[in-house]
Amino acid sequence: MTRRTTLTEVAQQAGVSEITVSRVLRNSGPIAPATRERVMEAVRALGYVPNRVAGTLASSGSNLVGIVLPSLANIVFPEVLRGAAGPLAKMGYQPVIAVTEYDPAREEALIESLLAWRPAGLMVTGLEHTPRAEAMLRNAGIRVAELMDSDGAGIDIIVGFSNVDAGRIAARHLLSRGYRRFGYVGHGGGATIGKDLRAEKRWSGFAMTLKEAGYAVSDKEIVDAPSSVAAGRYGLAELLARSPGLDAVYLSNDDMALGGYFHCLSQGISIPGQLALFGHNALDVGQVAPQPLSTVRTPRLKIGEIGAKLVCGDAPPQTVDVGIELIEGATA
Amino acid sequence: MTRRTTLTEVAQQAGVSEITVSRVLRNSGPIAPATRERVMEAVRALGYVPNRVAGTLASSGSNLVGIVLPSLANIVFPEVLRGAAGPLAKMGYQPVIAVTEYDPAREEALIESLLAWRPAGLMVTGLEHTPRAEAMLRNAGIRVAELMDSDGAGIDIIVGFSNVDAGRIAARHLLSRGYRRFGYVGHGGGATIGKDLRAEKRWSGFAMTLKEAGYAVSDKEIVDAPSSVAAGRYGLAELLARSPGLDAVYLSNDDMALGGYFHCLSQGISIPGQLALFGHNALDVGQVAPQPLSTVRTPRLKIGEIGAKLVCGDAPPQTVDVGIELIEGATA
DNA sequence: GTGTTGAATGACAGCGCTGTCATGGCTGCC
DNA sequence: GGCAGCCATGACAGCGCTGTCATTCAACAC
Repeated sequence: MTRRTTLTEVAQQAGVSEITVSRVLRNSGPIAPATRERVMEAVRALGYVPNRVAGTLASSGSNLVGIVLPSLANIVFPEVLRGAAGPLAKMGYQPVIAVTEYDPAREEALIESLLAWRPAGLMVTGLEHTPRAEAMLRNAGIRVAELMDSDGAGIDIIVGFSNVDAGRIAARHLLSRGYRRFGYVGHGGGATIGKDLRAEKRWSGFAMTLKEAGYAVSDKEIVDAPSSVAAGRYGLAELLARSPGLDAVYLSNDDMALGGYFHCLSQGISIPGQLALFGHNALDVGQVAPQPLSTVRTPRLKIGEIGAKLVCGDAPPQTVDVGIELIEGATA
Repeated sequence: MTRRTTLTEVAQQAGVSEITVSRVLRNSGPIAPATRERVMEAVRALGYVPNRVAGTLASSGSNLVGIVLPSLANIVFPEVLRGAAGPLAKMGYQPVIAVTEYDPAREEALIESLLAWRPAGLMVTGLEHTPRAEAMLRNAGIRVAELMDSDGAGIDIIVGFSNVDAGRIAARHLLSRGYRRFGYVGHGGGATIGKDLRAEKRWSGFAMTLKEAGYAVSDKEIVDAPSSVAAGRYGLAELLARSPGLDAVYLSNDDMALGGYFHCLSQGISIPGQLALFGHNALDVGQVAPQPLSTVRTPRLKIGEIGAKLVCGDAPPQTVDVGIELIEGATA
């Protein structure tokens, strides 16, 4: 790395002390307009870019916010990130991101290396962490937000919704529409990817609600791959090949459900007459389809947004349930 | 921020000097096994997490890599990010991300604040930057990769493909299939979002190729919103309402094209008999649709991957054209 | 004229780590 | 036995900035 210009050089160029330059750049303390102008000119002339590494070390406070996401393979977590990016930028924070691929061990390692940067706050996904990860989060002395799930206890700030309820809503909707022979298509992780615990919570809410009503899932296909439209299409095809009598299928999310919908379109299976499909998330793409997917809307942008604001603020620890909403759609 | 344990405390606990602890933690220099064990025990006992801010300042070299993306609203850039995340993690680097919303001024500001963290490298999107942004990138003394576009000159490393060619390929395909009455549906930015220069390059390649063949685009609809499935659906509807005689429509990307496809499905417009649709990117979702979209495949994961590797390596400045591929699909 | 204020600036130490050079002890070899 | 050569460890300075306290000086009151 070539030597970059430092505060000292700017100070010399402007004929003032370093601390004065520092104050000008941070708008802190009283500065004579003439001095400010002279300093800014030197900054411009030298193309000076402040070194926040040094600044952070000196002031023990960075503008970094760590964001730990399980995956970037579908649009869900990028949307959370997008929700957070706005407020963070507005408040002068910089997101540092880490992707776990749903692997708790990787999450632990990533949390540690994020913490090494002494971030101002950390946003993580979900409530389940390894004991050491949780200990690190508790002892970090910074705000921590856990996103996307409110089914459980948290560390500091929780911003999410109940995945169990999402499954329940799906089940109740399908029951109320008169469907009785239920299937489920879920996603596994493939070889290198861990379990999607929130999808499992939805599944359990779904199964539980059916059971309470005296019904059950007749058949279940778990595609051994990360969630995707292709996986959903394949999974539904498999499921129907095995169990042609089903009249309603719950899929682990809208990617999967859209895949299932595509399968039905291709095969001439009439939706929802012959088969009902229900997803999760209310992704835009599913709502613009010829028949909007029946699903549950999750406010992902809002989760990122609120999470970011709380993590950078000084509100007390709290759980924000952003709520979810049944989207009746046209596929169930 | 609560006081966190420091190297010094670990050193005291282990009965060695700070530098020894430092060496153990970084596996640098010779360390007696017994000493190493004693140090690691102290680290564990105190829950010590190294402070990379201090480390970076002392050694003038961070493990941060800045990534500047125009948008997170569709899956394209998250895929680039995902492509980069793997190699970066493997090589021990941490991505810091910034989102410009296609605004060059915002890009300039974001590059500056990324540079303030003295990253090891920077990955930006596209070849067009403000003069000051470009100057900062050139003077930063770090590796810079410009991604997603190879139509122009770059600063250091370029990893991308020709968007002009993508437009040309689309035009040639439609021409070769015998279509003659062409339309275009593009996306603008909406109120707060800048121009998508790469989409404009595709458009220009498309229009140019038609012209060379003696044809032209009869009608054009630019939706004043960021690219999305909904925008594509709306845009195609508008275009067809105005110009019902078109027989082939090029859309600015696959999101838009999928929206158009959904519109046709809803309206009973037969594809590609009555109307041909051509997109860009070969998104998974479009390839799993009942009729796979006719489009051009862009290797987005690969771009992120190669960009990350080059930025963190010491290869000479170079342009890597990852190439694109016509996907004939079934919609044109 | 003296003292009081407040605005504007500076001197200095230190944030937590690592690079550099120095040191002590041990092995091996003629 | 003496010395080269290596292993293991340490002392010290300094990375580039900011917090704290001190200083200067003009304006103003009495």
